[in-house]
Amino acid sequence: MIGGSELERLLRGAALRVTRPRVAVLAAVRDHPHIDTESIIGVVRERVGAVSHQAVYDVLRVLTTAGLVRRIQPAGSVARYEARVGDNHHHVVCRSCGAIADVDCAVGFAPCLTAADDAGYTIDEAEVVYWGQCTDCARQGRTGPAAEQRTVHSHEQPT
Amino acid sequence: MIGGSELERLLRGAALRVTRPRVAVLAAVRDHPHIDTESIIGVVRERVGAVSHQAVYDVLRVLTTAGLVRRIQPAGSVARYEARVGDNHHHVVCRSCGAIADVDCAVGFAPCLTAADDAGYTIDEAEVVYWGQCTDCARQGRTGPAAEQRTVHSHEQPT
DNA sequence: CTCACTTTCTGGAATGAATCAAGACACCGG
DNA sequence: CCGGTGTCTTGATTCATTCCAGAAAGTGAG
Repeated sequence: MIGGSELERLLRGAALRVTRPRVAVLAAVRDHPHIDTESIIGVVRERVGAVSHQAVYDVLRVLTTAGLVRRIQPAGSVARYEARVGDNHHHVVCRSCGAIADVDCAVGFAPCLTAADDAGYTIDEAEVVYWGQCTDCARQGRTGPAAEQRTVHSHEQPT
Repeated sequence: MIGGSELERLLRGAALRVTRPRVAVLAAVRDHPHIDTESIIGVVRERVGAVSHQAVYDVLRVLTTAGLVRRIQPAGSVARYEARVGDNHHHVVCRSCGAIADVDCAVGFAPCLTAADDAGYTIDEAEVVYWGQCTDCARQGRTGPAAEQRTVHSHEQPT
């Protein structure tokens, strides 16, 4: 394995072995913000051919642990992954279709960690999820619960 | 079914039939803030005797839909339920043991719904989860991932 | 009180997201 | 090239939640 792409450098930089499934998973997550596990599996298989779902789960776990990928799981939803890491951003989730979009932090890192009353806990992260309805569902008059779409929607890339 | 307890009045007020499983579930959730489904099942069975787990799930769904109970599901956790509804409070979750505590909203209802950039979404709720470590785990030097304790902890009632 | 309608619960089954585990295979440093 | 060790394959399993047909219970009207 000589030289290599940016993704390979990212993996090596995180002291991870460079494998085809890993490169493919990382690429899939970078290309599709907030993508769910099953979709990743689909995209990876298109790129690399047969890859077991267990391998994908393992890769995602490793990438998440290494900080190359972030895992989010809004209530009632399967796990989703994004490549935007290391900044203090939040998410807005559509109650109807499950679409997710990034939202920048409004108050800044330090204030964000200051709860009115932290109950004695040592807080290290404030996760904010804004729940509402996306423009597509609003336009189509959808009021049902999240359909948990597993296809990649174009409106998941507004940021 | 004559007269009745406060719980019965609550149920009737929500146009729900009063059944023993429902009363028991509602009591369990009120007595144990942030209790998970399996624990509810255990508590209900102690109170009423054999109750199917399907019944408990159905009751929780009905109570949640009626607004008598609130369902929360921090990332990586099973569903938890609480009786504190109708106010704008948030939660702090312990990464080590999974304990959850209430945290009052620091900014007020309206500001809370104002995202820096809402990506065109119509926002109706801002869910804030503060992640950190509780005093018990900090004292015991625990750093492992949430053990997802299913027993009822006394330190889940600081508020 | 009785009865009938409708809802709720029982008991069995199913789903799907994620994980476990043994062993074959691939990566990569010496 | 080789060997050590991590990673992926393949088969299996777990578990939280939901589906479903029918029996049982709640309750309002007469």
